[in-house]
Amino acid sequence: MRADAQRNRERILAAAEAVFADKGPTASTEEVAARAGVAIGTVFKHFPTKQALLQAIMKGLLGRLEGEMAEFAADDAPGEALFTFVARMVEQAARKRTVVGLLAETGVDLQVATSVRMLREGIETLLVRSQEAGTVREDVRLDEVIALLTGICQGALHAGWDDDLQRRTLAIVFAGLRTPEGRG
Amino acid sequence: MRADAQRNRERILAAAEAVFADKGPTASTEEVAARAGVAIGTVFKHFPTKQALLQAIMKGLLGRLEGEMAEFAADDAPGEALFTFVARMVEQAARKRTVVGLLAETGVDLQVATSVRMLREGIETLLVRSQEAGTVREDVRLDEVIALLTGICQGALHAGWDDDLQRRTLAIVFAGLRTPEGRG
Amino acid sequence: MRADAQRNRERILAAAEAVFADKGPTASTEEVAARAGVAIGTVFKHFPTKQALLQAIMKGLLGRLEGEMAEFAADDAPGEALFTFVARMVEQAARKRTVVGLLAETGVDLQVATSVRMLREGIETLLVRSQEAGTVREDVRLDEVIALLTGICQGALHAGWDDDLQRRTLAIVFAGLRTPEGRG
Amino acid sequence: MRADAQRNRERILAAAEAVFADKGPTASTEEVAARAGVAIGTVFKHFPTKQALLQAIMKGLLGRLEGEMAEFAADDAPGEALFTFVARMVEQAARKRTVVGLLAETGVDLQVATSVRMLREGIETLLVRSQEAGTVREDVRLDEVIALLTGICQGALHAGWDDDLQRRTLAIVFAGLRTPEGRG
DNA sequence: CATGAATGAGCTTTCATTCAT
DNA sequence: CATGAATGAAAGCTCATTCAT
Repeated sequence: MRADAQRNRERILAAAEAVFADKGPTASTEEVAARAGVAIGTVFKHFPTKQALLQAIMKGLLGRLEGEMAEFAADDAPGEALFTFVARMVEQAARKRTVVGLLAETGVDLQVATSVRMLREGIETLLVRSQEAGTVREDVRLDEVIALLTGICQGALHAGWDDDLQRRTLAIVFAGLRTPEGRG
Repeated sequence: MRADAQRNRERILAAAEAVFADKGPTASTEEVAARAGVAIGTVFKHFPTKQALLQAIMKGLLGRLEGEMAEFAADDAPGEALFTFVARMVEQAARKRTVVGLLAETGVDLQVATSVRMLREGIETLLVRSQEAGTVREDVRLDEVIALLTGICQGALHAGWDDDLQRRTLAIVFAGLRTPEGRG
Repeated sequence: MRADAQRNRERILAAAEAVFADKGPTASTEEVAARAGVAIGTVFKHFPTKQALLQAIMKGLLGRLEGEMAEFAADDAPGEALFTFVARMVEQAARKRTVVGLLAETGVDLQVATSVRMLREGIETLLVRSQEAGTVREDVRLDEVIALLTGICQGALHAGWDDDLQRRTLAIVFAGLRTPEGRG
Repeated sequence: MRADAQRNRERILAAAEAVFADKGPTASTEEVAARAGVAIGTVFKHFPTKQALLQAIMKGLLGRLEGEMAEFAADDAPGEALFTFVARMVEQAARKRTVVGLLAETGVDLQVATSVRMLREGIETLLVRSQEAGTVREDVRLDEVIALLTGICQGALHAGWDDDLQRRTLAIVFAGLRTPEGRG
C-alpha cells in the first residue's frame, strides 16, 4: 500500500473511532469521511461496507487490549492483574462508545472472532493466574468474568459514570470475585 | 379522551413494546402501527414523535417496576428483597431490548425523569432495608447499585446470556454486595 | 386504494413506461418520479423496488397483449390471426424500449411468470389455429415462434426500423412460416 | 507506440470483451482492468472513456467479421454462403453479450461507422451472390437481411436459446429467404 | 508510461413526519 | 378522530474519471 493510502486509512480509522465514540454506531459514514478530511468514496475504498469499518475499529481495539494484557500477565503481582485489567478496560469504555457495543455484537466475521477468542484467552490467563495466586475464588468461571466485564463496560459507556462511581462499582464486583483471604 | 381513542393508545403502546422488544429501537414506527392494527397517522396523533413513543414506553415500564418494588418492600424477608428485585429486573432485560437502552437514554423529559427518580427511591428503600437487615454492606451507596443494575441488564440484554450464566454472574455481584454475615 | 393513490399509481406507471422507453431500463427511478410529478418516496411506496416497477410495467403490457390476442382469436380469418398479432407486437416494440427487454429478462417472479405463460398459451392458440387453417407449416413449434417474435421485436426496438423495413422484414419471416399453399 | 504499451492495449481489449460478454455492458471498468492484469489508470490511458473502450471492442469484432466474410465470399458454394455466415454470427451472438448490443448502439463515431458500412458491404456481397446463384429470392433487400440478422442475434443473445431452438428458428428465416427452387 | 488512491455525483432504498381525505 | 398517501432528507454504496506518485 502506498504511503498516502496508508495515511488516509489511519486517518479514517481515527475519525471513525472518534465519531462512533461521540454518536454511537448509528453515526453516518459521511460524517466519518468529513472528520477524516477525505471524500466518501475513499472511506468505502478502504472499508467496503460500514460493517467492515466497525469491525476494523474493533479489531484495532482488541489488538491494543491484547497488548495491555501481555503487560499485565508479565506483572509482578499476578493476583491483581485481572482486577487492574478489568478496571482499565472499563475506564476506556467510559470514553469510547464503540468498544463495548462491538464486543457484544453478534455476527462478527471470522477474523474478528479470532481476535475475540484471543482476548478471551488472555483474560483466561489473568483469571487462572489470579486464582492460583489465591485472590479470586476458585468457582468463578471465565464466562462470568467476560459477562461482568461486558456488562460493566456497557453501563459505564451509556450512563457516563464519573471516576468515583466507577471505582465504587468495580469495588463491589471485585469484592464478589475475591476470596475471603483476597479481601484482606 | 374518548373511549376508543384510549383503547387505541393502549394498543399502540403494547404494540410498540412488543416491536421494540423484538427488533430494538431502530424498528420503524410503521411496523408499530401495523402490529397495533391502526394507521400510521394514529400513532403520531397519540405520540407526536418517535421519541415521545419511546418515552411513553419507558414511563410504563418504570411504573410497573415501581409496582413490583412496592410488593417486595412489603415482603417478609426484607434482607433479600433487593437481590430478588435486581434478579427479576435482569431477567426481564434479557427479554426486552427496550428497557435498558431506554433507562440509560439521555435527554428524557421531566415527566419521565420523575418516574426515574421514583424508581431510584424505590430501589433506595430496598437497599436501606437490606442494609438494616444486615445483608448488604453499609458502605454500598445507591449510585453503585443503580450502576450495577444498569450495566448487568445491558450485558444480559445484548449478549443473550443463558439462565445459568445469568445466575452465576449475579451471584458474583451479590457476593460483592453482601456483608460477611449475609454470605452465610 | 384511495382515488388519489390510484391516480398516482397510474401516473407513475405511465411515466415509467415513457422514461424507460426513452432511455432504457437503466434510467433512474428519480427521473420516473420527476416525470410523474411525485416525490421519489411515492414511487417506492407503490413499487417497493425498481425491479417491482419494471415488472409492473411488463405485467401491464402483457395484459394488454392478452387482450389483443383474445380479439384476434375471435377473428373470422383464423389463418391470418398469428401474423397480424406478431406484426402488431413488433410495431409496438419499435416504440417501446421496455417491452422486449423485459420479455427476455431472466429471473422474473412468479406473478410475472404466470403472465408470460398466459401469453405463451395465447400465442399457442393462434399458432395451432393457423396450422389447422393450413396457413402455417405443421412442423413449426411454439418455441420458434416465441423466439422469432422476441428477436424481431428486439431488432425493431434497437435499430429504429421504419415502417417499410418492418413490413419487408416480417414478410420474410412470414414467408418462412407459411405453407406453400398459404403463400398463395 | 512502445511494444509493451501495444501489448497492454491488446490485453485490455481481450479482457474487456470477456468481461462484457460475461456480465453485459454494465460491468465496471475496474473489473476489466483486473481481468487484464493492469491498473485502472492504464485502461483509461488507452481508452479515454468507457464508451471509447466499447467502441474499440466493436471495431475489433466487425473487423473479424469482415475477415470471415472474405472467406465465405471465396467459397465454392456461393448460394449457401449467406446462410452459413448468418448462422455463424447468430451462434456467436449467443455467446457474446456485447456484439449485438453494440451493433445497434447509436452514437458511434466515424471510424466505427466506416466499419459498419464495410460489414454491410460484405453482407451485400454474400446476398447478391446468393441471389445470382438462385438460392435467395430476388426481392429480398440488404436492409431486411441486416434487420433479421440483428434481431435474431439479439433474441439469441438475451433469451439464451439452446442449439436446437437456434437451428429451428434459423430454418424458418432461411425458408423465408429462399426461392422455391432453393428450398428444394 | 504505469500505477492505484482519491474523487464526488449519482443510485436505490428507508423512514419520521405531514396533511388531504 | 382515524386514515394512509405523499413527502423528502438522509443513508449506504458504486463507479467513471482524474492525477499525484
